[in-house]
Amino acid sequence: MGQSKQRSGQSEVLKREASALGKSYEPAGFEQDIYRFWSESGCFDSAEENVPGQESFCIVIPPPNVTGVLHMGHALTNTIQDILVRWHRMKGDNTLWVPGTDHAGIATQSQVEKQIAKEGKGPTGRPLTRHDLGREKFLERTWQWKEEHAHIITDQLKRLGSSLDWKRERFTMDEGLSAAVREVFVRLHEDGLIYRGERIINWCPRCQTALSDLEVVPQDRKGHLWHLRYRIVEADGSAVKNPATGEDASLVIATTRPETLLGDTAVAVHPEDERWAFAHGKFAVLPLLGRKIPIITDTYVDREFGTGGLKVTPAHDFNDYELGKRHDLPVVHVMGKDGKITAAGGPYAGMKFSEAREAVLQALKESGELVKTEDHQNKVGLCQRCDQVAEPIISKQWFVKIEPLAKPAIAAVETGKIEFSPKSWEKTYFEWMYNIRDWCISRQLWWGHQIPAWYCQSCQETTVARSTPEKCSHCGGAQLKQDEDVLDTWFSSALWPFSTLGWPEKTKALQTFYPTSILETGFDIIFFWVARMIMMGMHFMGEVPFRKIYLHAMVRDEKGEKMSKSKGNVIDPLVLINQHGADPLRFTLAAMAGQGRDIKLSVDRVEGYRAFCNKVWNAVKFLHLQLDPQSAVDGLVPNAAPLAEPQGGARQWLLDNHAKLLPANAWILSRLQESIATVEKGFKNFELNESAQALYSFAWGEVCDWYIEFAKLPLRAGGADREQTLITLHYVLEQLLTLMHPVTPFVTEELWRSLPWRSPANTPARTRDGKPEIETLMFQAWPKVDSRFRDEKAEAAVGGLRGVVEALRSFRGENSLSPRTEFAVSYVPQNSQAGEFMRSIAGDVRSLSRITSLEPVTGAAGEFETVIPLAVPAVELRISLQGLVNVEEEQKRVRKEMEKVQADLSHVRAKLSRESFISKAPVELVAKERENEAAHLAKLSELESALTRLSRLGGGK
RNA sequence: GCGAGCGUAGCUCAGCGGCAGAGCAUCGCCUUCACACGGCGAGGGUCGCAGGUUCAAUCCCUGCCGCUCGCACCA
Repeated sequence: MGQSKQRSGQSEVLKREASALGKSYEPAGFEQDIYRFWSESGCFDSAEENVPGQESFCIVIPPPNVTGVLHMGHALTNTIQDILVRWHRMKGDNTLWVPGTDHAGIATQSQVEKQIAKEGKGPTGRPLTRHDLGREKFLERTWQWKEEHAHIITDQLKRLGSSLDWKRERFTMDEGLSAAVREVFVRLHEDGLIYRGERIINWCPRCQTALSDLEVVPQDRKGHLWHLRYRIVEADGSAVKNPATGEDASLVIATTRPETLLGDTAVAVHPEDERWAFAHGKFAVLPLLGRKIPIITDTYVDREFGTGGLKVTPAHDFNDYELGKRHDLPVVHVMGKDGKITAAGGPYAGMKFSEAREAVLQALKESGELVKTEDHQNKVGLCQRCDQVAEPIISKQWFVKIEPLAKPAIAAVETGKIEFSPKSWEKTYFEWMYNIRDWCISRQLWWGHQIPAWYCQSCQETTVARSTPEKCSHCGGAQLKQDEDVLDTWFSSALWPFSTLGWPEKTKALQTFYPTSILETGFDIIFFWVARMIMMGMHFMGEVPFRKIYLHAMVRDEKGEKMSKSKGNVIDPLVLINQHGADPLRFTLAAMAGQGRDIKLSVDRVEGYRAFCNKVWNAVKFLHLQLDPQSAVDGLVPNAAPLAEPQGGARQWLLDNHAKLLPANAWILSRLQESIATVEKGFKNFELNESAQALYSFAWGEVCDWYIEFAKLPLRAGGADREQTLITLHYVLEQLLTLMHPVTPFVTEELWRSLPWRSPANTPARTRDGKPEIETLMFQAWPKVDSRFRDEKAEAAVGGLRGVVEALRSFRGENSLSPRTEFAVSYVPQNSQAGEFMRSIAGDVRSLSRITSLEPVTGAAGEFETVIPLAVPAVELRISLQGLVNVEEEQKRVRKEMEKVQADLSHVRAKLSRESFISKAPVELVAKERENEAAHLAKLSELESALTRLSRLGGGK
């Protein structure tokens, strides 16, 4: 909190000036200012046309519900997209990330309905409904609601750092997109791909609307299986004898929905079922109602189930509907749209479905026609939106004839014009597309795109048009009434990749950005959205809507459970952003974005990456302390002149002077190349977790843990060593910030601004259209691997140095020696190279390990000496224990090490003792194992002699 | 039933043919001059089970077992 006060003059920081970084990473103090700066400077803008040689990169956002609030799923998808977008922008592509929101038909409408219900009572004393207001008033209210709430989700996207081109923000019901919707509807209708018809559809009695197959979610329920007896009779009603028993025949049929028997119009058996062969062509008597219905045969019937008989209710079951069509059965509607039994249900008319079930069962029990009741696990379809049981009913609706649209969409994926990642989802896609059914697109709602179809009051014909027609296209009548229904929300989202770019106008944006580059979304909407965009894109643009589909995993809570309000396990991204900053959250999501697995998010992880941001913050602060003589701390060169930026930039200077560089400087530059390669590869292959890991281990494990420590010595030494080290440090940190920027844009921008020698940006985006230059890390050139900085020798040298330092630290740790305890170390080189090397690193080792001296010795070890044998470099370190450590502790350490060496040795020997290994494994490998064996043996003997000496000493104590 | 994915350290996950890795958690030592949102060290895994291929298998193949998610469905 104190931090924000300290940074109150934040806008000043935007200017180039000597910076004073705060004590630690406090994201609340700068994130929002930085976003505003980017946004106001036009950093997110795309250009309508590419400059020559430039590529375009485009992603359309999966539009969140306009009245929604940001949840972890949004945070994940938008973090991933923003990373890709920022990366491409830095690479110099003309980059467009299209923002926008979805009107979300049912969801939004029901929120407004709830609000209205709270406001008062209707004429009959019940809460107000939309019908009390009327369509026009209700829509006004909903638009108002939309205006009031739309900014919430977009503001939250901004808090995340999303670099969306807000000038291109769209809404599925804005004027342009609505025109696109009408255009598509009319054209599909003209093509015969949209029709209106009476079909069996899913109906939600609560939402009072038709639903598509996808909007009904099957759920396992514990239910019952009721066995009902249907008597078998002749056409004239006389009883039929069962030849097997000689008694009056009847058929026992199992059902999970007894109330549907009111609508039964047949009983079916399998044609080859011997048991019922005698019943073919006879009739069954419907229990309770006494209606006589035919017994039909169909291979659909499962002979194994129950007694092999099936009741057929064509009006209220999808399979029965098909069966009914095949056998030309009458259709009896008994379940009404209002959730109540219709007049056709006789005595049960007017009852709710659930009441009717109880009443029917009671009556069956009384009449003796209920033979048996069993427990049964069955599935019911729930309305995706309200969780109420949705019922199949027959109703007149608009449909998209989907097969002709599906074919090119299947081909697009088969031929590789669109690639799924992970690829395994393609199978899921094909599975659904090959068995696709016509899409019911009409919804009995008010909030949405009203269907552009008008019915003539005089000739009853339908006129479909782009704008309200004056007269009927069939009879010329002027009495027209528009269809009251609206379209499925997904109908407009299906057009999103081209409607947002201005279609049906032939815009420059379409030319530049369609097909879009990547679609990033959740696998849960492959059918709802992805497949439909492909179909519409292929049909209307003649081209795929995107080249790659990147599907991320589901974000769950730390226990792996789905986050939901009712469970109370929702982690709010905004809370995390406020507490820890957007960057740590983004880094967490990127690090966990490995594919094919659920993401179990834990707050611990976010805290860990906050620490990471703080670590990088302090690394940059370290640089400032070195650069600024005023803040020179103890140990720095006193009165060192401020260093000027090297001519031609740090990079060129380092290339020119590469041969003169200290091993540590050459080493970190070499490691930087490796990191650039790994980060780049991760972004390219959608393995953001690889990139994140590479950034983390390079920044913390190499730059902070080792390089900065190495650097302290030459920085203190002053002169040319100090100069080259400062230049290296500055260069490496700037490159690191640049590499990190797509993942953690805020903290990197804040830190980058503070650098005194910022490189000039050189992406085309920066200077395009004669815009003033904007100084931001966003437009820095993306780092490229430069093989001239690769330096195996330096890497080997630092590896050796680290080996020595780590061995000494381990010795210290195992013996619980305080860092303040200093002691002398000597070494015995196994060869002249090792001796040479040890001499070269002696200074570094002394400074990093806090030892008094590191000198070569020859001859046998003295009686107080313990040894630490090292393979790389090939030396034996010797330390006199006199007055230093507890001998028993050291004995323990030596024994432990011997055990380890012994284990390794026997492992190697087991390998080498197999003739097959010697003869078949690669020669180099065999040679390496032989070397290992020798090295292990040598180590062992050194340790053994040390142990002997120690036990003599130990005996004395 | 069909399809997909997953079972690796206490937890979350990476690795996917040559002696098991990270972060967090745990235990020691340290407030040392960028950082205690820190440093150093240590402990901890027959890589779900059983076969097979291979000189060599956590990694490839087959079969089980367990968990998760799609799709279809027994009315």
